[in-house]
Amino acid sequence: MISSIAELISDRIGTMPAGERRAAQTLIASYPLIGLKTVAEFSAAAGVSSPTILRFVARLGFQNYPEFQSALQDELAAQLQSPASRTLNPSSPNGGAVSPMLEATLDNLRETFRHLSDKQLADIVAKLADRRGKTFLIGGRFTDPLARYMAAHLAIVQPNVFHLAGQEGVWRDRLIDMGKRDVLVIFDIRRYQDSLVRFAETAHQRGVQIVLFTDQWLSPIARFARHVIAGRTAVPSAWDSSAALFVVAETLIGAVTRQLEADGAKRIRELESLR
Amino acid sequence: MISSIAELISDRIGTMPAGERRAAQTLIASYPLIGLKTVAEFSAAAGVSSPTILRFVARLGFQNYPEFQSALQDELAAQLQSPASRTLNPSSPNGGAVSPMLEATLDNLRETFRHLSDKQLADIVAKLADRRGKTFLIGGRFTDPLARYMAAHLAIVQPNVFHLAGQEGVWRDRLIDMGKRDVLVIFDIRRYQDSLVRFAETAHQRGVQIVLFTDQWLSPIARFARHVIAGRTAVPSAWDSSAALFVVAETLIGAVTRQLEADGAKRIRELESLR
DNA sequence: CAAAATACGTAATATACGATACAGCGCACC
DNA sequence: GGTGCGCTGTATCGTATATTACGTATTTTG
Repeated sequence: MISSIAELISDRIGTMPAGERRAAQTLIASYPLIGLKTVAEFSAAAGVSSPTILRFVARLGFQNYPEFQSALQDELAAQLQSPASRTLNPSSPNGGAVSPMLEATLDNLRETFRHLSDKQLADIVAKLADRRGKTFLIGGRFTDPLARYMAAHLAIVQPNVFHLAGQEGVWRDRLIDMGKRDVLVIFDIRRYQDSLVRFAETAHQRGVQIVLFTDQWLSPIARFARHVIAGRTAVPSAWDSSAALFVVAETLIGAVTRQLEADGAKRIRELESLR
Repeated sequence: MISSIAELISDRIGTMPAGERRAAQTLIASYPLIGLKTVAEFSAAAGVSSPTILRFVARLGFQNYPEFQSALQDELAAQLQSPASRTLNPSSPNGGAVSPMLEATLDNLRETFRHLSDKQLADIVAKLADRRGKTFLIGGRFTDPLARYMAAHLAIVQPNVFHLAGQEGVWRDRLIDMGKRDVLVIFDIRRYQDSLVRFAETAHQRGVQIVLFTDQWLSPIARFARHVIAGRTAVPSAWDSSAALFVVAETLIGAVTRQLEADGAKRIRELESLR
């Protein structure tokens, strides 16, 4: 059963030629607004010609463009009248593989943040935004990208941010640069990596403050960590999910940026002009 | 301060003549839909003539009817893109900086998946799980970690998965290895990177199938992409959020793994024993 | 590798839409 | 009760828009 035009499109998008597929993608991307504009605007946004747009709506089963627009408007009307129905697609074939994964992730996010106090985050933000010390980030086999992601952002709003990558020997040597005023952000979820644990322990002995992103079973590094963020990772998949940790990371990035706004804005402008 | 057109109307409705007032009331009653239809339909619904409608929009300060419609559409766009703003009431439960970010992300996830059909994902999964071709992954300045994350997982369940990193020249040279049976997964959100666009174009010309992860405004690469995943990125932060794309990536990883279960499980066991 | 079929864009055409001029009507004020 | 002003609708015009026909490019198939 196909009720919305969006479903109709995703149902047939596979059978469409390239141009019409681009039209479909453009419409879905900012659904349904572009479809309410004129054919010319729609075609320009999709980067195709007007006739392609018209062939696209014809393929969806509409006699002409106005009829297509009316259908979109009717759909919009129904949505606006009952905002609740917006939240969940009423007649979506959610038996598929999509929904369970999404639902589990949403739950994980809510749970993770429920156990996270504003104060705890504020403390971490204060530490990360403290420009007197350096910030190092490192991750495990699957979480290293999270460390990279966070480093890429933090490095823009403040100096002295370093992502530790490559061979173990390489970043072990960086320990020499770390001291009491520095922060080490570690991502470590199951299965916990010995090399990371050893690294964390040594850093801890040198007085480095450790911020640990881990799962709900807590990496052994928690022992040495000043701050521990425990994210939920369970999803219906062969793999654990790092989404909750990712979102916490983004939240911290945003908060640190706001904290450093005055200086940070200047840095960002400078960097922009360098490009 | 008047922000929405609805406010503007209720502000001036007192000073309007009878006919225009009927127009105003009709519009408010089923806001803003009737305003997106034609002047003729609007006038019929309000029970007045077309010129009255035009005088009505002129009184609101618009130069012409299309301009009025554009304003309505922009307003609608803002609403649809960040449903959070609707929920945003002054007496929010958590006053801290945590909640807005989480709420926005949850909305982004729901919105992103709402525009994703099982079928579309299934197509991508089938392509990624097709062992006859190679899989390349690459990302932009901030999204490269997402490419890494996905590559790290996919590389375990199947051979011939390559993350393209480092200098532009390095991965440009890898184009020589890419052909019709191969898949190129690209992550590209604003601000879109020219180097990536050029790379995608060349790969496309070589017949490589492109799977694009982008934001709702669609990277120019969408032009060359076989499959486009448009994630919502708006959050109350100085940065855009990649969380939605991250979760889609995790979903795909899980699905591909399940698809390759038979072979994949064997590979995973082998790899485990290698450690 | 050749040939046919399909898809796409350019340009011309028809249509429908918004805009405007003008006349009739009602209402208030004198 | 008459006169003037303002509001509204009818009819017409010009224009922007959707539509269609056709030639070219691209892909698919034998």
